[in-house]
Amino acid sequence: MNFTVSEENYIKSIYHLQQQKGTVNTNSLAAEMHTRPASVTDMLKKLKIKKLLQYEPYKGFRLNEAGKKVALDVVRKHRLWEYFLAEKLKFDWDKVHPIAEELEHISSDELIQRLEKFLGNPLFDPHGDPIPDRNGKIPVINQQCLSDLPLKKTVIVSSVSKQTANMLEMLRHYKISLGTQLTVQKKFDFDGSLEIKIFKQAACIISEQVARNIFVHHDL
Amino acid sequence: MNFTVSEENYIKSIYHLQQQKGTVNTNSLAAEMHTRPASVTDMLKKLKIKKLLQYEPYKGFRLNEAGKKVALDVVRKHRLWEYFLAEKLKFDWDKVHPIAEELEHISSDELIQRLEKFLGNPLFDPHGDPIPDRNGKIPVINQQCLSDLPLKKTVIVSSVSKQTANMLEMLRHYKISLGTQLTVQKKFDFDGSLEIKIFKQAACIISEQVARNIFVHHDL
DNA sequence: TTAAATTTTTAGATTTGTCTAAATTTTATT
DNA sequence: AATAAAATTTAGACAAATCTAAAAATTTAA
Repeated sequence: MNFTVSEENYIKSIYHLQQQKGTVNTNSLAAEMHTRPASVTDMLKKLKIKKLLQYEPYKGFRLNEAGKKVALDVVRKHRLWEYFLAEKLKFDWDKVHPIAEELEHISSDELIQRLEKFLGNPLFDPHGDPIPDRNGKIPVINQQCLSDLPLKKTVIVSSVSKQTANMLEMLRHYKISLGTQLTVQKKFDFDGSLEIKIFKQAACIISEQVARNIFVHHDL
Repeated sequence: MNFTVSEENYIKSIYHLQQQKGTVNTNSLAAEMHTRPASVTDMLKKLKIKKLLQYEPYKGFRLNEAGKKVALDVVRKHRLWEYFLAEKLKFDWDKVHPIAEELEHISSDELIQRLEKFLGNPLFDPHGDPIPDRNGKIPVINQQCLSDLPLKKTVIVSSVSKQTANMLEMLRHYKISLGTQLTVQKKFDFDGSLEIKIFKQAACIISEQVARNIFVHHDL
């Protein structure tokens, strides 16, 4: 079945809220999408008719399996395009999102398959988020938050959750990017800040707030 | 100024008809766009308000300079994406058009500039059509139709006008593609067919009908 | 030059996605 | 439990893009 750009955007947002918050309600979806609750209600009726979600008036809603499949397909396209923009066209991390928001609605399946192959079948996008495969399967990675990490373990930065321009500026300053190897050397209990040693760089200190948004994994 | 997908499609079609036929009228534009004359009239009013064309009811119409600029920008995007699809993603010539029809409406200017650079600033798309530059300037090439070519001149295939699946199949069979070097060795007056010698291949004969759709240039 | 044919436009309807304002339902509070 | 607050839905409107059917203008041709 085919979906409009608007339908795809609603499905994607419902999916993301469902993942983060567990439940989705009309107001939070309206806020997420910068639209009005009444518009959400209208769209929910359409998506119910298309059998993509469970929805009873006044009772909340949730994507069913068919809806999740559609969402994962859009997420897959979004993240592959982000990878393309960052890796091939050399866009900065924080510039790729709005462009991928448009590209994710291009409909050709063959395009996406060829793009994936051209990019070398990447498993994670430039923000470290996993790219679902053709069947909607999401690669898993043993991630741990940098702020919870025991001392002296060498790890690799795998994703960053708050991707604001400010955060990016900070990371650029510290020369931290995805794939960066580092070790936590000391934790200051006073404010939770960490002394870290980045591979081939001098030791430095980062705040707990920054550390809480950096995720790492252990595998080489 | 920003334009809707529909506006861009109308502008592009008007531009192409204007190039081919000189004048544009409501019925031919409706035919070209697989829509109804009444819909064309409606859109013309909108485009006139946006000052993109001259239009007086019952008097025909024509893009002005602002309209041509918009058209060339869409054409530029279309052809750059076609080049990307063929060169990077290895799509066949005859598959790239419908996908580029969608991609051409992605709005980011920076995307197109980076894409152009990534592709190596190509001047012609996979069909041999010229790619306008950022300012709307179109590269020129001294093209000649293969059917008009004098004997014994070595030339290079630069474009193919009829890009149907059948024509493509034929060209693949003859191993002719853009950039192919060849010489016309003999012309048969009976049916206008040509004996051609393709670089590194045995001589072969092509019909006048095929020859009329192949264009060549002389420069190395 | 008048009638017929063609082209083009208008009038009015439809679909999609959105909105505001009001009504309804659910949840929380006293 | 009654009422206030919050969340959600309905009712009705609007803009964009399209359509059909009918009217109007232009062109062609007898």
